Amino acid sequence: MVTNTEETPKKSLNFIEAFVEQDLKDGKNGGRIQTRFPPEPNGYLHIGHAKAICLDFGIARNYNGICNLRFDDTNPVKEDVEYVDSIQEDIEWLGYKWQNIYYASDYFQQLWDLAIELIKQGKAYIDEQSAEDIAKQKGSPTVAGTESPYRNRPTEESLALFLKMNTGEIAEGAMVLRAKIDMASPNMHFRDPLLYRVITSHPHHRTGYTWKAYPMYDYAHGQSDYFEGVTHSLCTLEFEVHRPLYDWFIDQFKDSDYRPRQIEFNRLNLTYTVMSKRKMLQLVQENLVSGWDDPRMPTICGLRRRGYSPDAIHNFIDKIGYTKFEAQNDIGLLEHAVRESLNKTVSRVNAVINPVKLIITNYPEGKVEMMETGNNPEDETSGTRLIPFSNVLYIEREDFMEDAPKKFFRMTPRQEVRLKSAYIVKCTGCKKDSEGVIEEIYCEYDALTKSGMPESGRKVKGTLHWVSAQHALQAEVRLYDRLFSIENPSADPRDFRDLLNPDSLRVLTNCFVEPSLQTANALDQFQFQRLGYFNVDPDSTPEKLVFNRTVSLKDSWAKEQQR
RNA sequence: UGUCUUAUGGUGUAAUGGUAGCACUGCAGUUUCUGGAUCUGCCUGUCUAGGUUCGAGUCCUGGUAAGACAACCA
Repeated sequence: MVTNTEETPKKSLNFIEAFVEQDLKDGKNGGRIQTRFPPEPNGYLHIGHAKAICLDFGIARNYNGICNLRFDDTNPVKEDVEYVDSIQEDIEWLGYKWQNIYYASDYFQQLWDLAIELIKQGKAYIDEQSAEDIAKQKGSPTVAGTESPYRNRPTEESLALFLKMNTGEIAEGAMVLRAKIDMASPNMHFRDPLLYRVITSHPHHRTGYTWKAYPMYDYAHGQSDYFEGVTHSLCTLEFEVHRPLYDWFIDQFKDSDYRPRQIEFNRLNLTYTVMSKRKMLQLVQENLVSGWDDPRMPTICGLRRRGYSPDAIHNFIDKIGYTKFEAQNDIGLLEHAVRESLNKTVSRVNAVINPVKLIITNYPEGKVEMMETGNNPEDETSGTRLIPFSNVLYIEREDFMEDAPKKFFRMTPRQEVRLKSAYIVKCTGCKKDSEGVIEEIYCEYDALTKSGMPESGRKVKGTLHWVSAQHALQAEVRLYDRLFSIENPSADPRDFRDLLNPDSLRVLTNCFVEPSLQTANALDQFQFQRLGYFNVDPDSTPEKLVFNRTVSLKDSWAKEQQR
């Protein structure tokens, strides 16, 4: 018997999976695994959320547990159904399905009842000071806070006022409910944290004006986890200091062996990108991008519109891992992941985005041949299609040089090149206008070198893509580059809006694509041969085709030129 | 003069006291009807000083550096 341990090495666990397995081994929570993805519906999801989603849903999937979607909707001032809808759409697009969908607002009554319990136990009180005074009394990380003059008011008084906080009798900002813990705690979060505040100015997107007193995050989030039976509450590193308070609340209310466990991991930082919802909102509101789904945005909907596949995003997140180290992830790795994903799955087509005419002087005018070409060399099952060939073609301007260096393998006088899936041609010259701009390029074809014929096996250094001028469709192509010109815009002291890459979008309107693209649908993905991966923008119509460049192909010639 | 946390090639991530490995990037080559893809090789690393141990990236102590925490945000 041969062991197969060498063939299937055990995949190493990340530290969270290791905790989960240990908890399972220890028999905690009856062997149950339950996670949740808890977005606040105040913005669109971005790739950083995707990292959290993959973890929350992935842990549940791998350990036979469940993952729920819960909207942490405790602040009506910022939240909206628009976001509730987009969040669900994005999670599903990523390929996940929640077991249940919950809202923190579902628990407003339970949270309220528990808060009353806390007041009755003398562990919470109503404070009538201004926000400024309360902030002042908090002290600082190195200086202990001071106690509120309302801290020791009678329980009955707090109880009565708390009820009033929810009737509309109390003005916004006039009173808050605070836990009575320790104003001198070295952990700032223990200095009598706020539990409830009054909001009457905005309706809640689900409960309208029913509630006037709304619970704060630390209280609502942890208790929501508890109500739902969450076993592993996974969140990002900045909540580490909140964990003792999370545990404190659980300790106040828990009535069995069950307890949720908060574990923090590093958030996703991408080079040349900002990942803050606030900054993204600003980009959108100030029209610095076209919207949340602008293909330059790191939002899920932006990536989708850009042509990223869910598969690419999963691969990327798989590669970066989960640790407690505050990492800067190279956006090049994301680009690698999408190339790797699309290379295997996407059809190759011909498109010329910076066209110049190529005239084959010895090819009969008016003759049209249909050339057979493979759809995807990486996928044997992808089949072939026919593309029209004639005596006038478009090729890329960059593929011709009148005076070419030795390493230039493309169109240049007296040099043979292959026109992909067609013939080998030899350049004979070109015509220039008075400014010296090349208007037409001339070549002669060798009829014996048609693709598939024996002579076509001749060695030529370069292969060019092309479209037939009379058959090609005109199209708009949008070329995207990194949104920011600085590697780490968040660490730069300058305003992030001054750090935008002025060339992050280039729109080319005079592009030509092969006729088969006439019937392409929005979001369909392609490889434009030798150029990169592109998809059909939702703006595209049969009359006016619009394509987005997802990512360019690796270009070793461009690199060579930079030397 | 606080609490919590982190430190492995350029970047990210493994090694769970026992040969520092993988991916991306970069470089060189192979191959190719995409200067793509493929395949091969190479470069580059345990923050620091002590300690425990037969043996330390891993455990302990001190230092250094970095991050989070003082919203009626989540």
